[in-house]
Amino acid sequence: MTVTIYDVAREANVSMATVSRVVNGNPNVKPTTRKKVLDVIERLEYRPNAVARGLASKKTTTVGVIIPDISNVFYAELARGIEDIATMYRYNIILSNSDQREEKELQLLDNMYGKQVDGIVMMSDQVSEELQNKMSHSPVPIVLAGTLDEMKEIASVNIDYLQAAYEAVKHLIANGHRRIAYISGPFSSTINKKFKFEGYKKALEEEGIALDEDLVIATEDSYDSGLEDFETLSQLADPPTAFFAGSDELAIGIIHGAQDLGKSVPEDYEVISFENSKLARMVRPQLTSVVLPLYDIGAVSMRLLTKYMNKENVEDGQVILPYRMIERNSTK
Amino acid sequence: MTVTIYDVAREANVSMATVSRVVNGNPNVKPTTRKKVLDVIERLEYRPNAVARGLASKKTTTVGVIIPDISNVFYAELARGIEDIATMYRYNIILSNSDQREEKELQLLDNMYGKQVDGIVMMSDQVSEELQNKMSHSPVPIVLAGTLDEMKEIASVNIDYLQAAYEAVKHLIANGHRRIAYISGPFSSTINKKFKFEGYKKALEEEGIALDEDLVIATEDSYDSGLEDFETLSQLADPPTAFFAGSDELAIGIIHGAQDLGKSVPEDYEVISFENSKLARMVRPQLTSVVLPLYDIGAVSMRLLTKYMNKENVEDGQVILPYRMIERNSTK
DNA sequence: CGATAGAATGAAAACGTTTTTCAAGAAATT
DNA sequence: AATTTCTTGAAAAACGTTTTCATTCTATCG
Repeated sequence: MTVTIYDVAREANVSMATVSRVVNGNPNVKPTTRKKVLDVIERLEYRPNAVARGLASKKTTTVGVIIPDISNVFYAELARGIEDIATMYRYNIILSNSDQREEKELQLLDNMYGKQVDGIVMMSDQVSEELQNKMSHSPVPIVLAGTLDEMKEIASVNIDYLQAAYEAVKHLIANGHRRIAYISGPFSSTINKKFKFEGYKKALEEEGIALDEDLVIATEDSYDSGLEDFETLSQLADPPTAFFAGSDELAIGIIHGAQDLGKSVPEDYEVISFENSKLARMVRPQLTSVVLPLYDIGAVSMRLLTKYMNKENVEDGQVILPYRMIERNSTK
Repeated sequence: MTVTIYDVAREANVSMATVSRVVNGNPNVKPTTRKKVLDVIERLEYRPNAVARGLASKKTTTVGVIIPDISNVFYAELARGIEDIATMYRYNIILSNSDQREEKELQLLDNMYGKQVDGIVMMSDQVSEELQNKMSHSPVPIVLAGTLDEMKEIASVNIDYLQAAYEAVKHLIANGHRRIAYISGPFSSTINKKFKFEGYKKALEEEGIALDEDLVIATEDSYDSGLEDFETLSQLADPPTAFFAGSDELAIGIIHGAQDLGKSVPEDYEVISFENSKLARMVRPQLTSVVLPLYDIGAVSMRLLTKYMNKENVEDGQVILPYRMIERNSTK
């Protein structure tokens, strides 16, 4: 039924070794032989069996991607960056959603090992010790994309979240605000809790503004949370006049929350976001935001992974990409 | 280095046949033996090599997913539905982006065949004859998700787009409109050109409203297109008073286009969308929309595929899912 | 012209399972 | 105690490649 390398060998009057050489671009084949084999391959529509190949060569040209939730734009953008570079280097991707559940992450790693992937790109909010430990003993290279490994044992690609948050808040302060809220995604995420929050605190501190715990809210990373959080904060005796939002959805929620109460942005409140997805331009006012280069983080992670898979020498596994801020109309 | 089935057999004092039976849940194994083997498996951290298994059994428990663009929310939602059901049935997913380029779709199919996937879920705007032909001769089952196969030769999961569009436009007419624009995504998509457009025409016709080509615009499926299209149409001598938008992004573009000109929705213009993504609630006014059950389409497609892969009997490969309309504030 | 270094090719083992077949020992049933 | 039904093992084939090593060509050199 299916045509094998053996069929090709027979038809072309050569050994399977020679067919294998032709298929794999081994230069030690006489041009005339190569052509003869290639012709037969085309005639028979021979397609090498990647599974057999994987067994024999111990390479599957497949990488595993563990992602919290592909239906979340944030991660989908990362995934696209990963996939594009993977394709460029002829790898396929096995994609699995973890929903941030550690137990599932662990299990997915085992599953990927079983499938004999050549490497793994992993995204997660939080790298527990157990996870970190398991990854350290991985049989194949792993790169963390947009995910922090505090021990810095696993290769990873990120931006300087602390500095970016710091700059954003500084911007708000420069615009005259003293009551600045930090509406964050869940603090179970190391990036939110440790890095962005630290940047926020650093900026306040530098200006001699005392941290007011009432102005810091860590919730789900969603539009509705933004809406609610605005409402909560606007009822404070001394409400904030500016918001540093952890994501675009949160920022939009805040803006609509304000608008629903008859207030306007940026006149009554200024808002700055941290993400700059496609959404940032799809609101009125459009969002001023720190731009997180999601696609690039994915792409660079995959590129880094190819280096490890090729056993190339990598000088520094902890890659920090540049970021920038883009000013639109949610700030003055 | 790696522990094989052979190691387990030796340690457990049984034959590899027995280990294989245990691993594959064959019932003909005495409980005590099963336990003994399981213990050794755990102790040795034996993990069956899926590649070897795939070669021997000719099943890889992997399915291919060909998607236009995973970073597009629309498809990401579909993908999530596919993945969830795949996981439920213990399949992994190899995901590849086609960018709607037929040449790439063809090539990806070959690639997936080479990887010996057990089945394929495919999404595309348009199924050309060549593609349709290639799929008909596929060595493994294929299901189209949210994708129309006009020949109805390939299994597929969809909603009744024509009827849904018809209803949406009827709704606008019922609200008193006679000048109703259809702002569509690209007409290269069969669904847009043939189905939604037909539904639009049918509704108009039924009410004796002549089709005005000026009111039909097929552009890119983006926010910016919506913005532009609104501008274009508002400059008409006899501009539309209502819009039937092919997607949420388009609808939001239209609304913002109107608002940027000092008009308001739904007072000056009514808008109805066709998608109901998360975005639909993230605008003011919130979108009235036909709700496309993207996640379900993905999930049902994958479920259908499992049936084909199990060689179960499928009564009808052309599945039509129900849809509904949700009224929010972009219509009165 | 014979020797010799490469280049080109082939033969066979290896990769880690599943699957099959047959035989035989163990356990359960009557 | 006889018979039936379960369990298990041993061995080997199969899956379709890659890879190693040996061998055969071919061309070049002195």
